[in-house]
Amino acid sequence: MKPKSVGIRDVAKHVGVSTASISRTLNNPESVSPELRMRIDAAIAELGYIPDAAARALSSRRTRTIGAIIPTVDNAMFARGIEALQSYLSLQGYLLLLSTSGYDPETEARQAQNMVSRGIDGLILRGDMHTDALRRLLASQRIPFVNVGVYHPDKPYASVGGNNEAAAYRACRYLVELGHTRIGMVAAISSNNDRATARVSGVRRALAESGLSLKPEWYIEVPYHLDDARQGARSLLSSPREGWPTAVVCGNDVIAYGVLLEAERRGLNVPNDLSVMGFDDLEWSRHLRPSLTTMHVPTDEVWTRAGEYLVRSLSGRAAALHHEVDVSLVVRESTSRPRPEGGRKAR
Amino acid sequence: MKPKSVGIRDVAKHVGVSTASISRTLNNPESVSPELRMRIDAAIAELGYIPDAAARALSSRRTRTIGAIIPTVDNAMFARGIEALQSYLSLQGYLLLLSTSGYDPETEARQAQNMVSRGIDGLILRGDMHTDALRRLLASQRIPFVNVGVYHPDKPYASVGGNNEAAAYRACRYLVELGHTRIGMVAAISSNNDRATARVSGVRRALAESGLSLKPEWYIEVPYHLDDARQGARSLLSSPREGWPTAVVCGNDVIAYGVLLEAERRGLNVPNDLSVMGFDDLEWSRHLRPSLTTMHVPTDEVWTRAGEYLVRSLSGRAAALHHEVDVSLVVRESTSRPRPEGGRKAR
DNA sequence: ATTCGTCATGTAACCGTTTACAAAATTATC
DNA sequence: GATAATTTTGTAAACGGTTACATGACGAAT
Repeated sequence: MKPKSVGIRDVAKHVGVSTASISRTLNNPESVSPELRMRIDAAIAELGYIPDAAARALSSRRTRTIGAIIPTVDNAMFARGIEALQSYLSLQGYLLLLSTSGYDPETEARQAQNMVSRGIDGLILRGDMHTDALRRLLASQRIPFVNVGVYHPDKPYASVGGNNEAAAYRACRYLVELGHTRIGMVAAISSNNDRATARVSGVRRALAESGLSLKPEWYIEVPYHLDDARQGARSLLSSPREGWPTAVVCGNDVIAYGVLLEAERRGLNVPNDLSVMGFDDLEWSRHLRPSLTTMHVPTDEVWTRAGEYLVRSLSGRAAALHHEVDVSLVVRESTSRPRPEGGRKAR
Repeated sequence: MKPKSVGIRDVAKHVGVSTASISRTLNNPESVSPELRMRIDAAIAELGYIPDAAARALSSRRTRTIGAIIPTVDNAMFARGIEALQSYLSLQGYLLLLSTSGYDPETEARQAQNMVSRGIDGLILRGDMHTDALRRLLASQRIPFVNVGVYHPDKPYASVGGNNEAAAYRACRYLVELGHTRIGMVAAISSNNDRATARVSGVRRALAESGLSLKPEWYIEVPYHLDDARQGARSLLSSPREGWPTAVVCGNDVIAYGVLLEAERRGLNVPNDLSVMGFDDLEWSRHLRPSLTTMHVPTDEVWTRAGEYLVRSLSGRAAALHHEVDVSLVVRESTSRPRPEGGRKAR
């Protein structure tokens, strides 16, 4: 009844050699004579032998699996990053174990625990907000990991990403230079999200530098979904028109899209009545109407680099602990100079 | 130097019992006396013992891991589905091993091979177009699997999804009933994609039923990205205006969005000049302007059910082999009756 | 011809659990 | 109170590879 799937001993018997030779052809082909290697390869193919990774992992203490824990995959940016990471790892002969935390550090730690138990050679985490338990776990198990989406050259553990604070500063600075003085922000929920927090700081710094500040009524935090963003924009624009900002920096492109939709719905002209600045430069951002001015983050590169770092360090090669990627301003149609105040004719 | 992470024997020694009892408290707590269980749990916590899943998998032949292979995660629908699946599995104590095939059956088979070797208890695949090698692999290893996104009650293996052919028929039928006779289609690339193919068939059937047909110059296939879809729409609308269809069915919402964008760019009024029908009902589809008439597919449900099927069958409980989900027509703003021909005034 | 080094291959212990089976302890039955 | 039935715990053999070490074969050096 049970065909008892073929094991390494079956192959060995079939060829008439020891299991060691089979194992060697599999893991270190050069160490076996070409003639024998050929016979073994043939036998493997003939018998349809598939090495059991559990046994392999058990005795070799390596799994060729990389774990990644992201807040959610239902977000164009993460999806893209994971896609890039997955192809890279697959190319390198690694497998990807994926989990989501829903932006909750406790869940993240739990998932990591799971993965560690399951056996991962390295771990990719989003951001740098992790529980102490998680840090201890990684340290005690000596699991290499890398924080993605942040750049913290001062920290003793790896990171790859853009400098969110600086990028947000650039974004806001640009609006200031256009002449805006009434600038608001619709940010992502900042609790447990260091990227969101950094972006807010960047905006604040740019404003402060010009003697401006982020008025509480012009600062609002919303969850990551289109509906929420739209709702947020609605409340931002709920005061009498004189109280509106002339420009808003958004925590990311999805939020910006929500703002755009709501502005349009209210009959506002973007950018003339309201300049909108996004963040991340998602695929569709340049297709919007008006197309979105935003900060371009090279997501693919970030994730691929993260994978690269782990693969390199696992194979004992040197790898830079920190990698900063360029976050660049992409000016499109959703921003412009503010409409001159006081009813003078716009130029 | 090496702290030699604690194993089951350390725990056993610490408590003064055999390893079997430790193993039992872990896997089958009821089979151990409450008093002992308590002491063991305490010891586990105290020593920070984490069971080694590789050893566990090796000796128990189960991994509590489910694999999923999808074409790409960079696609709102898959992303959403994976998100739903991940939370469900996580709740059930399973881990998700994810891979992408890039719509290539060979790659899919290779990835599956990888996963099987790595040890998965069950596998989720997209669609029903798999290589023979893959089918043989699954059969010989007796790995339960389920095809997602299709509904094939006649097949001997599990499937959960909507009936694409019927849904496309509904979609097209609706346009016909509105009075359209000049109907085109911008489909997804149909090679290696049975869902895309089924949708085309459904449209063809609806047309045929009313004595219409899908003119070759009104049928076009495009890849899944916004740019491509837009390019596709462009070529559809490149002929002189008299040669245009008055309505197009799109293979999915992304394509529909591309068509919308291109139509707008050309100054066409949707729906008056051109009705656009989408497919899938992505999150943002109802936010578009005009909002998109489309076929709603309950993605979350599909993927959760798929996971449920596997978890149930793995735990020996009965599970329906096939599950059909409702695909429903959602009428929004992007479709209307065709503008009357011959310059008569539109009502 | 003998000795030595090199390279290819074999031997067998070990990786950290699970689990069939055996043994011991407890409870139920008469 | 003795015996049977039942529950709890222990013993030790897998599970399927890897790899340190041993062995043997062969050619080079003396």
